[in-house]
Amino acid sequence: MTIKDLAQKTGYAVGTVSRALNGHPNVSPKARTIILQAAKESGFQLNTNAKQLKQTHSNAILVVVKGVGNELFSEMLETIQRCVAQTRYQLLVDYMDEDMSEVARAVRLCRERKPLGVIFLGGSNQNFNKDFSAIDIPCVVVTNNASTLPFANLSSVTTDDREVARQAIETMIALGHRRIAVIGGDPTISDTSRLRLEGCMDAFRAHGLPFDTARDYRAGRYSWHNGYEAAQDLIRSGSRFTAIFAAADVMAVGAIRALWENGLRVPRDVSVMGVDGLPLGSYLVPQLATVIQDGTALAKRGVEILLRSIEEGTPACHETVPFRIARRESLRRIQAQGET
Amino acid sequence: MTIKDLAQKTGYAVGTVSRALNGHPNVSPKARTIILQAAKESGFQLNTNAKQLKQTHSNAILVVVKGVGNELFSEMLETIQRCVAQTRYQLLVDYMDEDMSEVARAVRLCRERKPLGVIFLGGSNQNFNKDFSAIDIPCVVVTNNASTLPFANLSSVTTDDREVARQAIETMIALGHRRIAVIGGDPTISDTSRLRLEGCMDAFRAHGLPFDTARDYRAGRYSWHNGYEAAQDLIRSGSRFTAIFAAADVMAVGAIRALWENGLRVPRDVSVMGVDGLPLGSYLVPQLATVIQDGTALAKRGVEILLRSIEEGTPACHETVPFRIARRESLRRIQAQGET
DNA sequence: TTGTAGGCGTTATCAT
DNA sequence: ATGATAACGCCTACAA
Repeated sequence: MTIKDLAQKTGYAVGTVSRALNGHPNVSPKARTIILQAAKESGFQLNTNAKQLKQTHSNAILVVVKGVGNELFSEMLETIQRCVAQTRYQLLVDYMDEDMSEVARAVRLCRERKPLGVIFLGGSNQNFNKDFSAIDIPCVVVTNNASTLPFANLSSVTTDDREVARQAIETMIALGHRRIAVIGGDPTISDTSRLRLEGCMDAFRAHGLPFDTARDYRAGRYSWHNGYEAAQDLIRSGSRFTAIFAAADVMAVGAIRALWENGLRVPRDVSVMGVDGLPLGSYLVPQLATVIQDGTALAKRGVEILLRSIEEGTPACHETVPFRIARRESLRRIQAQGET
Repeated sequence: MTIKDLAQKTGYAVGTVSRALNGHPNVSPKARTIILQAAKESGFQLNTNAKQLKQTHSNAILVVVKGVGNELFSEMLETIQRCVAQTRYQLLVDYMDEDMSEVARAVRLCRERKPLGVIFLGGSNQNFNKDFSAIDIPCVVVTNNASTLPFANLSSVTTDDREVARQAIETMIALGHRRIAVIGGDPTISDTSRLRLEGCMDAFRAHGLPFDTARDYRAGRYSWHNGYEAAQDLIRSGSRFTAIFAAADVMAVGAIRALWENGLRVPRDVSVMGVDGLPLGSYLVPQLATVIQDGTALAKRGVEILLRSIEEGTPACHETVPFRIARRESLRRIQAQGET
């Protein structure tokens, strides 16, 4: 079933059929109706390959989602869809696994689909350094700060990760905690992890509290299991603490389990706080205190920045959106004890 | 930069260049070297659109994943990748949201990418009835029984959902529970939900236990929130029960929270069991009892069945793989009380 | 408003 | 082993 068949069937020429299908002007209402009708009832579908082979540009906005199963991304994607639906642009969503280069993928898709701009949901600066120069249309990375990257067409909108961690620690300190262990990602690999760790240290420093990474920090991938292991490791090391800050909710969940297995109750014996604001968190017992990233705001700003770039050629910018501290059941006020 | 340019540059004809680039036979080693070399140093990239437009078939196996964020699917996908990597086939993975027709998507991709076969991770029989007839290559649906569908090229490999539910209920009954509430999906919409509900009723019937769907069953989408709501609703209705069976782990988590908010502890006051075997389950407090679907086995059989279909033309088949009951902390033995 | 024809970059089918 | 050439399905001038 090609437009040729459709042409035959309706008695019109392929040119007319093509124009009707694409909503171009210069097609009589009658012809349009007939053709669209015929297309519908014969289940006709344009062949994207042929279409894009000929096309020099589309009116699509590409969204590359790196990290299937990331709830925050799902939420943001919904917002993006809502925002873009109100414009004349189409959305082209590409989900991909963690283990591929999102930039390489985008480069290929740009060649093949010729979008007007790209939104990256997640991404790592290394990949951008490596491959991004092949892309020359406006792009924006969401949840990952790209301000240090030397690309004039690459914007970013993020939560201030350093500040997130700092305020989380401040919150715990305000509740009387003095010895707070931290678990998170590998600061030498991930920018986000580094920033969150630095934020913690800012807070400790501001209060003159001791923090020794070797003693008080454990790193791993963001997963239930690594959170569990990190906490186990902290406990076994004999380190004393009244609270754990996990740089990701998933790790916090694993940590709570590890605490429990060692006879430590949350929040009775140890307070726990995560980061991300996973929906899951408010269904846990106890509800997980966390720093909620505003997915809606991130997504909205991302779209706005991209559209302005596309339409008005505004230069790249790097923004930050507010976040929210959610004090929840996993957090408890304690008597501040002198530090040891 | 097209193969024409490459041809010009190397002095060969486009046909030769194309063959060299694609590793086809009938190309002299010398020509191959020269052409590949030239391609490399000029950064040449084949235009996928043009390629796929012209190509009559590829050696790709298409995997359509419906339901981003489904951990079971992620696990299966890894297995599939491992299995296919050992063959001469390439994998083409397409993730999509819940709200699109996986079959319509597959139809389009088949037309455009010409794969040798398709693996569906998740899917609904309605969509198959509607659109599948346009696909004539071997396909296999995983986690969804397609044996009732009238397609000779469509296999399926599933966990026996009815049996899963039956055994889950049996497990609870064996622990002394007589009044078991059930929460799950809408049986009129989802086959899986219907089968799981039927499995429950099988078990109740076998033991002569009363089960009234209006009183003891609550339906919703598989989500934390709907699990929470379903349990709240059960509790508020005044219905008495000593256990809840949730047809999905995510619902079980929500249900546990709802119980807790109503002063009911798990497993002290109410036992809870889910289905799926989410990794999360073993990090919860209490660890969530569940029925573990064997993702690896599902995926492996899926690939095996598909490959045999492709290579040997074996007819479609419908298989089942074993599952495992995980008795965990959320389950408690109680004194069997007379039913009310 | 509609029809016709050329071409997008590639592969496939011939002939050489 | 290589070269020439016709498709693939669509879009887009341009002609009618």
